Amino acid sequence: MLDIKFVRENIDLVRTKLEERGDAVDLDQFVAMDRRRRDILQEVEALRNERNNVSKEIGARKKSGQDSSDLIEKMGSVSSRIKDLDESLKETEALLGGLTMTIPNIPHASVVCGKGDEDNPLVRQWGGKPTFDFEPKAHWDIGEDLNILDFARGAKVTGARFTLYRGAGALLERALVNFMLDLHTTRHGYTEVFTPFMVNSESMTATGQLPKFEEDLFKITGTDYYLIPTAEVPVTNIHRDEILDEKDLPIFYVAYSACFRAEAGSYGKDTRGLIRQHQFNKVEMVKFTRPEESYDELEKLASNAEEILKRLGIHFRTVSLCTGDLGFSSSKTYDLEAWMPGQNAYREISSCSNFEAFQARRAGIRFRRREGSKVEYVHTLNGSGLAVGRTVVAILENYQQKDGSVIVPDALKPYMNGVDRIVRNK
RNA sequence: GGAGAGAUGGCUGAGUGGCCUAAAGCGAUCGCCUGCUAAGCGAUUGUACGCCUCAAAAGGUGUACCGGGGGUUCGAAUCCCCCUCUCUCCGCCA
Repeated sequence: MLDIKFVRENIDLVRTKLEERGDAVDLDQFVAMDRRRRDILQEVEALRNERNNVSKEIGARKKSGQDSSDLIEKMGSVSSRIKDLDESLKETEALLGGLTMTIPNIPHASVVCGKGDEDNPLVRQWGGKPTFDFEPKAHWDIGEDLNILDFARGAKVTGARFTLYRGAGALLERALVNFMLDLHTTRHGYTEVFTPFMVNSESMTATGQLPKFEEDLFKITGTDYYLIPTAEVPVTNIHRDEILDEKDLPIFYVAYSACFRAEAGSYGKDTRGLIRQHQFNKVEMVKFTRPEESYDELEKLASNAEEILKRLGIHFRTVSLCTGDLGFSSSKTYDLEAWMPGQNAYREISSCSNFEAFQARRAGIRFRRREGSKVEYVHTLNGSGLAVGRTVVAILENYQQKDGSVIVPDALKPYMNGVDRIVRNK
């Protein structure tokens, strides 16, 4: 959420910035509710002050044996007025809170204005498209031909958008998770954490999935728990409602988790293969930083994700999301798009974002620069490093051979139990 | 799933309706003292929101906060109700 005082004092700037995102936000109602809240607050607090003083007087009189029935009668009506005001204050704050929680973040000044992904500027690219002396296949065909991906049985066991991995396919998925975690922990300075895969609604609200995007989530019936759509949620919430020491910043975490997405509204999109699943694996990097260093850390975060693709030898490009394509909570986002020859397309494989204080404010994650100084909100960042299922897709499609086998990239060989080429077994 | 005990400030822990502006201790910060260190002495000590002064930093002032929500009362950390979490024991279990 945005700083209410900042919105109050910079209403036109906020309006302009939000319009660039293409979001319609009722800022007039926000201003009115904010005004109303402060008016009520002033009145009710003055009454409380009176009541506190008079109650003290009643206590004093009682002790000295004096009568105080006149004061008690007077305070009776003051108390009922306080009760009424509290009621309307609560209503107003609920309205204001609801509005505040649905206003998206303001894009950073370096983010270009645009409508959708076609306007995202290219930041850099690495490697080149591999050439084939045969027609490269899509990963769903490669995977079924090698008997390592079983879409039909995944659908039988659960339903559409669930996949069974078998043999070297399952091994490849697991190898990638370990390869990514090891690189980020030993080379990039991240601390590995392993979190719950379900979180409560408070955590979902803190990172921005709730209240606006509930339809994208799986909820556990009869509880307040949701399946996580990304490890960003539990990992960012590790420090919810905490005041951190400046000396502990920045904090870098990396986590493997399964991710669960309802994919409401994506019917008919990417129905074949591993690209869009209800359940997928991801290694996620999360940072907590001081405000002045968060944009440097965003660059490092993106390069940490890119390093995985470089080591795997997969051609990719990095784009900067334009205002119209930016996620709800983000101020600036880089998407890494890996080349997928079987689909003749670049596909998103990582998304690295700086949320500035947007999540920290919702989550109450603060720090203190030195003893006695005021607390400030940290900046939070996160990025995939990487989406594992999509990395499997990239490896299968980029390393496929004419005979249908798939060569294992060198960087992954130490994790593959001696398998350096995936061939059909049985 | 059953039974019981708990939740108070950075930490430990007292507090069963008004002298709570939450005792005391520990820690931390600053100062004094002192060859050094330790000890000792003194002071300070949270968060949020509103209002005022203000360019800002900062200051002043008010309100709220003793796990969360409701209630009783002129007045609630304290009494009542509901919920959450933690711990112990029993049951079940990878």
